[in-house]
Amino acid sequence: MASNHLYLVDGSGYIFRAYHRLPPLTNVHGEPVGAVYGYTTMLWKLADELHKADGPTHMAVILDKSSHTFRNELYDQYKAQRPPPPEDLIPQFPMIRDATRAFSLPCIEEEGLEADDIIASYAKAALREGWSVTIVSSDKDLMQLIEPGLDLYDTMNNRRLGPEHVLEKFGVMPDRLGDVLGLMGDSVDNVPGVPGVGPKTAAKLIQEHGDLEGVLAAAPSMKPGKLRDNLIEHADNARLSRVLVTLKDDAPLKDSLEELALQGIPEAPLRAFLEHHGFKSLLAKLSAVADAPVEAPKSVPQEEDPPCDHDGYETVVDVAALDAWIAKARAQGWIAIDTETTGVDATRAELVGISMALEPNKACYIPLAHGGTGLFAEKPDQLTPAIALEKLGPLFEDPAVLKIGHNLKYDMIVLGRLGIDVAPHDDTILMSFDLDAGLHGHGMDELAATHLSHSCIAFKDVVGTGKSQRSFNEIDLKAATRYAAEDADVTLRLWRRFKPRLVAEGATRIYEMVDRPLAPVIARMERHGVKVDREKLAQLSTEFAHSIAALETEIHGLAGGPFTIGSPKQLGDVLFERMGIKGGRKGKSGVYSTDVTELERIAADKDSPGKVIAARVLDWRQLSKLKSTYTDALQAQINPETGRVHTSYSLTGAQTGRLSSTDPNLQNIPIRTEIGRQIRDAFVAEPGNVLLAADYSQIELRLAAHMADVPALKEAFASGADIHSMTAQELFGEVNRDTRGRAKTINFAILYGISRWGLAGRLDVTADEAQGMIDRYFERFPGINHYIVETTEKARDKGYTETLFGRKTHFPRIKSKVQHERQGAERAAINAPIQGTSADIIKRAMVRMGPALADAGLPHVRMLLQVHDELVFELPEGDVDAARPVIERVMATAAEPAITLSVPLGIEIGVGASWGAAH
DNA sequence: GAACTCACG
DNA sequence: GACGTACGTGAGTTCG
Repeated sequence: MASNHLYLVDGSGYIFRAYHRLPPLTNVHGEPVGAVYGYTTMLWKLADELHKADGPTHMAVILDKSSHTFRNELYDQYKAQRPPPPEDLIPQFPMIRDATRAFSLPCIEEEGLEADDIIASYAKAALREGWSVTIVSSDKDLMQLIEPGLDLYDTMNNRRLGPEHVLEKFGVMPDRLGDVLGLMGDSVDNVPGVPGVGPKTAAKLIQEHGDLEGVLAAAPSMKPGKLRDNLIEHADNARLSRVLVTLKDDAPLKDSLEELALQGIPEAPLRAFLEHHGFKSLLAKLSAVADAPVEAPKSVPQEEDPPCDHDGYETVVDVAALDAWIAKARAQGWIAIDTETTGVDATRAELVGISMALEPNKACYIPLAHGGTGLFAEKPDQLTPAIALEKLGPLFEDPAVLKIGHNLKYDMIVLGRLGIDVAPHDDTILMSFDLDAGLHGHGMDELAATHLSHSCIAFKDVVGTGKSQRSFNEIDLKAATRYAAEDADVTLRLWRRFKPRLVAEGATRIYEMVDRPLAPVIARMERHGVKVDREKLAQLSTEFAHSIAALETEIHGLAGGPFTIGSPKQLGDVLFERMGIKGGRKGKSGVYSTDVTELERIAADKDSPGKVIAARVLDWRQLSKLKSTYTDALQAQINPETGRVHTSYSLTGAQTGRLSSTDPNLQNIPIRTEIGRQIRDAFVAEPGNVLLAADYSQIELRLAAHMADVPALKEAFASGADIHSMTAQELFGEVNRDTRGRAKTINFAILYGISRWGLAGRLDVTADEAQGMIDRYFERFPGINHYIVETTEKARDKGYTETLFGRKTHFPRIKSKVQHERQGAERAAINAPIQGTSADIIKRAMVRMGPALADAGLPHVRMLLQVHDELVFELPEGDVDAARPVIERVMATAAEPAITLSVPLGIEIGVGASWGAAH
């Protein structure tokens, strides 16, 4: 067997060259990818080398990790003049790592070392073993390493660089190149050298005098002039430069040489990466070679992190320590953060401290407001919020430092209230959701247990429970540090696991283009809140209370005695035992069902003795529900500081990708009944403003028509026909109130995964009749049945379904041996791509809405609420005419350009002084 | 804390 | 052969 051949790729050097040589390309998501594309084609070229006789047997990509290295210790001006990378290159750095992983290549980067030093160390080690080495670079510093058995490969010009190239360009052999470079200096790296000495002079001097020391020693005897003076005056600079350009070739190797062995390039991650960026020419090439046998994927040994060392975390209480952490974060380029506060409501909680983590077990806690709240309460030594935030604010807003959090939306709100705009960011809760929705929850404790085999310190164990529960600011600094720093540490560890998985598993698009950018948008909405008219709610409460009391008296009279109407058990006993109404038992607990369908059945039965009481109980139920859940609870939710209600949206609560809303839930405010609708009138605009409600009309049916490819449905939507009437015509041959209603029920049943029994129950027909309608539906709308079969099969085969934008929802229960579990999973799987795609579309609209309104000169239009297919805005009355078309356009085109729908997305917009009036 | 009920899309 | 029936949520009440 031929000897080993190690290829070392100078990734960092390549990125800058590619950036400057290639046009500013963007991918289908609008992300700048010029350098990424160049880099990817370079790796592709290298992959071709694999098959050559003297091709690589081992390969690694080397990247610069930090800007601060040992050279800065020698010379503080080293690389100091270097401008920051261009704006549109910064986001490409993480993508370069993604590209490297897509090729299943090891990626090496180390703190305190430049890529060149790592390359030199690996090169020397390999040469000592008798291997051949090729460095993929055209960097002049690396040319110093050229010797027998080692060459450089410049992929851009497709040429090999050997000693003759160095001789031609610098006039010396590679072993003297360092002396030449030392004399020349390097303005890009701010290496001083000797003024007036360029490549020609340097080469001549070294040729004449052997090496740098020879030149400097000979300087006094040179002919008088500028060159002689400069050599004498800047001799020390020349010596320093000689050291700076010398590569460190004895650094310890992070991975052994053997670990760099090439084991084939699995196709799946590479395809996912190319598809994400839409690199079509490379995809075509991939397909051409895909038929060739591919070696088994390399089994990468899972990197084991050390266990959490709670006592090793640092408590930061002075400026010097804080500065040190901030400097390290800047040098590294990313940091995990977490805020500790006095409560769970981000729009009210006060900041208590901040934790940060740089690497596993390298974490700290910065207490800011610990100590009792009383006047004489003792406070531990700690930084004041003002001083700490003056330092941390610029870090959290530094575009060159990635802030990593778990549910960072919370921290964004807390810090946003303090005037800090956290950016850029990564969020591990969203990463987990986009990778594993449906498999498990995404809370940090659960993820730590699942992915890190680590059980986090329970918050309850720190603050206690019940009456003895304390606020986090009352926790002593030692315990607080153990808990808080662990959170940042765990977040960082999770991030290191999830980040590579995003590309490998095809979740990058949904994460980068939808969920990640949505977090700050939602944070702003939650901070804005919505104005609620307390008087109006109080007035409704009173009205409802009177009606409830009257109904209660009447119901007790009808029942022949008092009982608790709100108790389903007591109500069931009264109706079905005491009053002898016929009905069936339900549920394992043996109580009679008294839900709305049961009560309506009784109320509609002319001959039932319970006809009246059932109707009264229904009224009582409706009013009690409205009063307790809405008019009473909502008043209590008004924030006294802002006078508005601030809901909290969960981005990870609903398996399909929808948002959910809590504390309070503003996604289930009544609208279906006239009496409930009054509650919407209590949601109002500030004086001089109005509310604008914009909703997608029939979006899920439209998406079903597109995704299942149903010609009749698509035509109906294109022509603006009433879809339920059209369905009624197709199924029943005539359109009237009854057939349209039935058609509407069937249309929805389709979206939910139909069963004949379910439909029979809804339409009050036999299962056979229901089956007949379903058969006719499938016949009239070919495509629907195909969609259902395809979707459930995919869910069974792959374990998940996908939306048009690639969002996955997992259905582990689809393989359950328990029939109803399995069938339930099948129905959910049928629905998830449709509901999820709808969620993706409105989320994309939300992400684009802010910039679109700003571009239109409408900075005062604020997005307040999202209710699955509806967005609610508050805006100055005078902005309505200008805002309406912008909002309409952003929503209607939200799927583009990633997806071109075959149905139009209809938008309905209403404006009014209240939410009720805007409908 | 589970069960039941019901508000929304 | 019986069972229990639509998808996705959150919140208030009762009761063991």
